[in-house]
Amino acid sequence: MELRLLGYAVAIAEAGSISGAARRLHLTQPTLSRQLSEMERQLGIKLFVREGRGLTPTQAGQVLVRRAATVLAEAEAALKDVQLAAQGMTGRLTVTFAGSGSTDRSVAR
Amino acid sequence: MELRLLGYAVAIAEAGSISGAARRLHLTQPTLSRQLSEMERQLGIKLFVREGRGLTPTQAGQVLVRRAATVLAEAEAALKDVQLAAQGMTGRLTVTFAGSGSTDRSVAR
DNA sequence: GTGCTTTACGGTATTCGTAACAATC
DNA sequence: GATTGTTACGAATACCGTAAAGCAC
Repeated sequence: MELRLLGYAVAIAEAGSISGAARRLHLTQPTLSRQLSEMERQLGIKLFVREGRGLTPTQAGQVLVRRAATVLAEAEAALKDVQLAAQGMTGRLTVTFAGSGSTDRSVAR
Repeated sequence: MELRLLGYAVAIAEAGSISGAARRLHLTQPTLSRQLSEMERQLGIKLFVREGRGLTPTQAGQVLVRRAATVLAEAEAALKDVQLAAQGMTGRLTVTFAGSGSTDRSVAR
């Protein structure tokens, strides 16, 4: 299960329909429909109930959407953190160059 | 950034080498090497320093590995939770059949 | 030489879009 | 009839393995 699919599920739940979510995700309806089917097939679980116009999440779908939102947020935060760490290394290096005379200048770049 | 790539990074860090991680992941060394390069290219950040035999994570790499392990664990737990929710629905139904006559048997699992 | 990494190349699988069909309001 | 969901088909992309070459010990 990849983050991409989790994002799809969250978008569908928030939009209340596949077509609405597809617009938000810049995808086409058939593509998103197929991805959702594939996801349900992988899990062996029905995540949404098709009812007339849109869809509503099943109980399992609700659990997945809630947990998925957390996971996605953490993944995003993690990547941002990594970017900061990478920039932080540069910053530390600059400081080192400007420093006086400390013996150890290694930064483990 | 997909969970698969995060798992690759964690495995490489834990094994201390691409070949070791590849064995654990049931992949070939070239494949894993390429995936790591692709990951570093996507982020625009060097995650591991190649030094002779194996590799060691940079500071940014350490941050990513630590955070990635958390994300992966949560994603796995989330999926397990979804499975439980799906089974729980069935279970709840069974209890309902066997139960006496309470109006609300919901458990919000 | 042994062990590790990288690059190049080809095959397979996945993902996506377009087109056509079915169903609901 | 307009909107939504699904199925079928083809194209583009991504992933993986094998083969070959470059480095470090």
